[in-house]
Amino acid sequence: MTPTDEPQAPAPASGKSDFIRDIVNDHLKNGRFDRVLTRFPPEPNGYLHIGHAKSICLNFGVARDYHGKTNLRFDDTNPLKESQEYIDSIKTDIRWLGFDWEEREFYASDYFQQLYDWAVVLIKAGKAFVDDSTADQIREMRGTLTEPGKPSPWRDRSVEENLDLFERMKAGEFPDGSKVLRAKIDMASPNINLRDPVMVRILHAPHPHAGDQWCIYPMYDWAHGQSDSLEGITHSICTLEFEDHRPLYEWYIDQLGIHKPQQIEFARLNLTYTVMSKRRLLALVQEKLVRGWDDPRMPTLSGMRRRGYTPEAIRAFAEKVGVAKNDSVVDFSLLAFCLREDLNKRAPRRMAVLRPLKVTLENFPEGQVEELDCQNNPEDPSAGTRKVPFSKVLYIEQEDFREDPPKQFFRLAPGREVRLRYAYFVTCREVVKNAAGEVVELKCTYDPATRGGDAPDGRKVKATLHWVSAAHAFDAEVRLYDHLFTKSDPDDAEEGRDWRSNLNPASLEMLKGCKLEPALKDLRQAGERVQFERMGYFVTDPDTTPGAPVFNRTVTLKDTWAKIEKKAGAGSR
RNA sequence: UGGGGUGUCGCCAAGUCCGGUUCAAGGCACGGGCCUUUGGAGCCCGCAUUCGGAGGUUCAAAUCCUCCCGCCCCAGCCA
Repeated sequence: MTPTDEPQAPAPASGKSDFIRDIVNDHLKNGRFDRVLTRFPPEPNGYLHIGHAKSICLNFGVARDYHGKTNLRFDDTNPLKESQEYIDSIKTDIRWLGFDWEEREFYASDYFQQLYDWAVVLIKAGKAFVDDSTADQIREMRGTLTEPGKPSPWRDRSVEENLDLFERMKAGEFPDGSKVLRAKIDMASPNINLRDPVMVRILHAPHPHAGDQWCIYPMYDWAHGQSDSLEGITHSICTLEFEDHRPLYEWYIDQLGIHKPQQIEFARLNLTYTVMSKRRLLALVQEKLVRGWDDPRMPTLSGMRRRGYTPEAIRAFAEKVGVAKNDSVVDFSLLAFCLREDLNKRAPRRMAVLRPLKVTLENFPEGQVEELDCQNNPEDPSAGTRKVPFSKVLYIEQEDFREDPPKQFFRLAPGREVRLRYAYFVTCREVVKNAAGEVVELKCTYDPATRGGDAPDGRKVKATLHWVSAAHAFDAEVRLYDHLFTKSDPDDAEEGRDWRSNLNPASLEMLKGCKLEPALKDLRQAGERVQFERMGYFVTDPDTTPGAPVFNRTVTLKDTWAKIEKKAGAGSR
């Protein structure tokens, strides 16, 4: 090709740029590859979490940018830890996130025969051998980080013997752990992965996808690269800890002389106030520290879905986080921002009083009901309006009243006038308390001239409260969530204690008897997301039954008042 | 005291390969203001004389060289 024919480095369709896309650009420009095929290779040994979402967005995103495709491949090489439940959940989660692998659903276990045949090729080439050593012996002979290893006494078996033994391993003649197939590379390599790595081990265990077909299973390194190669993957994107494995990944492929993808490593996602390792997520579930993989406090995609997170918000988050090789911990507030940004534009507004405080309008006619027009979404006029009933007895939020209001508290207080959203100005005339001295009711008056919320005399009010008509509201359970951990770094525990000691006892608060406006009835089962005005974004929980609606708070609204209050509290202490 | 990575604002992150009008982007957070029938949303302003540190090369360095320091990963028949 002449210089003038040289293809332009195809800029990513998205216009995005990061070190991975830079590499892809180079490959396309220098001819190493003429297309892009990536893959997302989960091991079905747990549920997907937000960290996987970053990888999914990256793999599918890069492919999409270059008009390529992405395969879904289950890296199912360890039947002891894997299950169909996980396979199913992973597929559900990827689809929910908004990505489509079309017909390209693969399983490393479908390549086991090919892997077996290739192992035979390596044995014949004198590059692999059957080792009778125990796991302990292999570990001892591997050496340490600073000392080289020693060759196994079985390293120089004849090709014939290796072939025979390997075949019998496959045939099930030997018990678990009695033999392994190892690559013959270099016991003195400074890269421990190259010290005659185990390729295949004996595991008499049924496999969720392959069934009872096999009793020998390939190790990650022996399976992954070859699987990539078989599928014609061009860019095999993985996390940083596999950087040391790249030489081995390439060694196997070079020995076999097959298609060689480019492995590229990036830094995995970490988020403040949560844990992300599968081991810990499993522990949370198994030790019943949460209610399951889909507990709304979990960073799993199923948990976030139940919590009301949107795929759009998660994808936006993945994009804003970026891709690089620095170990990093992303601030949870960025995720919250992405959620609010998305939900603000599309969530219809409704009124719901979570902790009700009774308000009686003394001068409002007994038995009268007014239907007031309320906007469904101030951000989106096309969302229209709805009628909300208003009457003599109402509920407002307990926290919207203070008998002795601090300076910056603008809400209701004795003698103070505020606006009830879309309704009237009301003034607090009398505070009713119970025997315990708790405020149980407010006697107020309303100004009939302020219907809709505007005072004809131009009178201003400093606060607008949400409310609900007592006679028309219906009850619901509302679940409020906070971070699962009290520390931004759950590992920051006291001496002798682990991350579990940082679990947040207040991460779940269940409120019963919350009062919701009638229009919310339509959303009881729909799973639709709404904003309860001033309280946050909510979604119905699957625990909802026809007679007992349950809502989850997805995320709060930005709360300037809470910030002021917190600052004042901190200052006075 | 082996090998592989990585250090740019509180948190992410461009820029580093090809040193100089992109040369310290952008986002989150934070602070201030405007506006507001959600203390929501929106809008405006502010927020790194400095790029882990020290030397050096150069007319010019976050970008090149040297040395030093920190952090992460690797000694599973896990992935």
